[in-house]
Amino acid sequence: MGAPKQRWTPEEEAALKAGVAKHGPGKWRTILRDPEFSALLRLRSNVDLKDKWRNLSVTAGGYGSREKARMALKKGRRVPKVTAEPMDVDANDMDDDHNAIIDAKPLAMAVEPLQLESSSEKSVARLDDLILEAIKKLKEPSGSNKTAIAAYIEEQYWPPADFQRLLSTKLKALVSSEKLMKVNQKYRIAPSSPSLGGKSTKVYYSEEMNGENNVKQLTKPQVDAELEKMKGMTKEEAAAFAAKAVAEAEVAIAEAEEAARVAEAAETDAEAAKAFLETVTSTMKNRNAASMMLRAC
DNA sequence: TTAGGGTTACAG
DNA sequence: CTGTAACCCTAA
Repeated sequence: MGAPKQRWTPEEEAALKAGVAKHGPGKWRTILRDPEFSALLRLRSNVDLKDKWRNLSVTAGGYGSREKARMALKKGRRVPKVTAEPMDVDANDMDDDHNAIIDAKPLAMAVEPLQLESSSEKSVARLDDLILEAIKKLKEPSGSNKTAIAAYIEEQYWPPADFQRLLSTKLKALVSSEKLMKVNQKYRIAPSSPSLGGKSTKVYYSEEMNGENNVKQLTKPQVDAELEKMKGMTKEEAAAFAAKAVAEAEVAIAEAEEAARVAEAAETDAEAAKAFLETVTSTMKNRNAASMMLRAC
């Protein structure tokens, strides 16, 4: 009587999706614990998250043989409580290229109707991470030069107009802040950088009990920025988010494999490393869904 | 705390 | 009347 039904809003759905993409399936409590996520999901319980995720999975993951397209339809919203929903679902977005769903596993996340707003905004904020990840991914012993870094990022991700300028600026800034060290036209990760320190695998595996996710190592409160995007997604923001997510996942897997190999050789914490690898792989699977958002750019 | 099964409410 | 989505309860 008091609470007829509390339908999920697109915002909540997006938050849930982002939470799963970050922490992985399960971990509902962890997702809910996240300060920024709880902002959108504070009215939901962990069980609600679980149920919603299940519904989503069934709705879009149940098909495979027979086509049962039924989602993406919005009926009259009659949310009795809060959940004021000013903006409705419009099909006037750029759904022009709806890619085929990548995998058949219970993921079920269609591209949310992105807000069509004025473009040309702050599309660069997390370039730092892209650079770091590019260098790490390239794995060049003596470091990578600007050309290689630019080639990697441009090939893998988005191509902004003045990307070259931005990259130069960013590289300079990173060197100044001692995050990178420049040696003969080449850039390397600074020694004090928390990347593959070659330490024990415990460092990586600490995410089991700890809610903090160490899959990625953000240098600034960029986590906040990511959440910001979820509230008002722009094309650039969404693309950047997707690109970053994929990059993080790839790097994370590389690191996990390396860590597992090291642990294997040392016969120490091998199981922990494997568990971590499994976790990262699982996360990656979830994140590959974000890659299709790249097409929307 | 989470996964799963079952129940209730609403829309077509 | 049937299907779907949120809700609820319980075991692990």
